[in-house]
Amino acid sequence: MEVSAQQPKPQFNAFAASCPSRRLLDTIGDKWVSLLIVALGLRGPLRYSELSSQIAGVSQKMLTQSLRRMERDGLVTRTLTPSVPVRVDYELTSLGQSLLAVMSHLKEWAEVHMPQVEAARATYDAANR
Amino acid sequence: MEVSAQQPKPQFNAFAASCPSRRLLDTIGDKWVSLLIVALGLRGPLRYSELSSQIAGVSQKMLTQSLRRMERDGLVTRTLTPSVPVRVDYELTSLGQSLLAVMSHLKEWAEVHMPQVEAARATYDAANR
DNA sequence: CAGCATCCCAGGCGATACTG
DNA sequence: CAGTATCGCCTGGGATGCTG
Repeated sequence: MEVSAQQPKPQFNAFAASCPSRRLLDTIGDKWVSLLIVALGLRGPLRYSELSSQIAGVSQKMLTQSLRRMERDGLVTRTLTPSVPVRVDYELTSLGQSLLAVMSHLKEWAEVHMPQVEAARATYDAANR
Repeated sequence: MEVSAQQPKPQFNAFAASCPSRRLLDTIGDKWVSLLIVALGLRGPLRYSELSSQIAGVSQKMLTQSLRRMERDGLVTRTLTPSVPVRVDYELTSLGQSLLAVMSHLKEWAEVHMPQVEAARATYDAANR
């Protein structure tokens, strides 16, 4: 944690560190976490191996780490089936689903406004060449 | 960029890398960017030095870098007043304000549901000690 | 199959010093 | 005042190898 005890300039930092929205961003700002929420939201419960193959590019370290974090935060459930080869399924909790709903709004905003952002970038880059 | 040209497993990665919502998360997932949006949203146009003092803990490197990024993305305008000591004001564009609106929903969700998340964490930590 | 442990490197970020 | 430039640390995260 960067803010330990008595912060020197507490004006906005106090707000930042303790603010729920800040902590939420810590969660969904994570690349894999947000992808996992979407994946699990779209396709229901998924096995570890399914997640691994569907979310291309994720290392198993990050996959496990992200899933643990989400489990800890109550966003997913982890169901272990002790069959011959072990089977583990991950599923969004209702809390996770409500978060998915919020993220859909993000997605919506993005789809509507990202073209403007892209345009702004092009303009900016053209000017500063 | 992690995905350069031909990705090996394009299933979800293609979606991820090119998806507008993914790119939006790249933006608002940034700690300082999100803080800056909120700060500028709450308190109107702010000078560089005001931002620097109000958002405690930010280095001027990150402050400048974040502001540049936001300017490039069309989220803020940068107004230079060539007075004796230079004066620079940053202000949310309408695009930036619409993003602020979306982030308010995040904030709302967070305020409502973060207690559940905290509770889940406590339970999880208690179980795995 | 579903992980955990270890090693290791790139680059993100803070600290510091300098400029128009 | 509002930055840019440089350096160096430190950690996030990929790669690899091992286990129940």
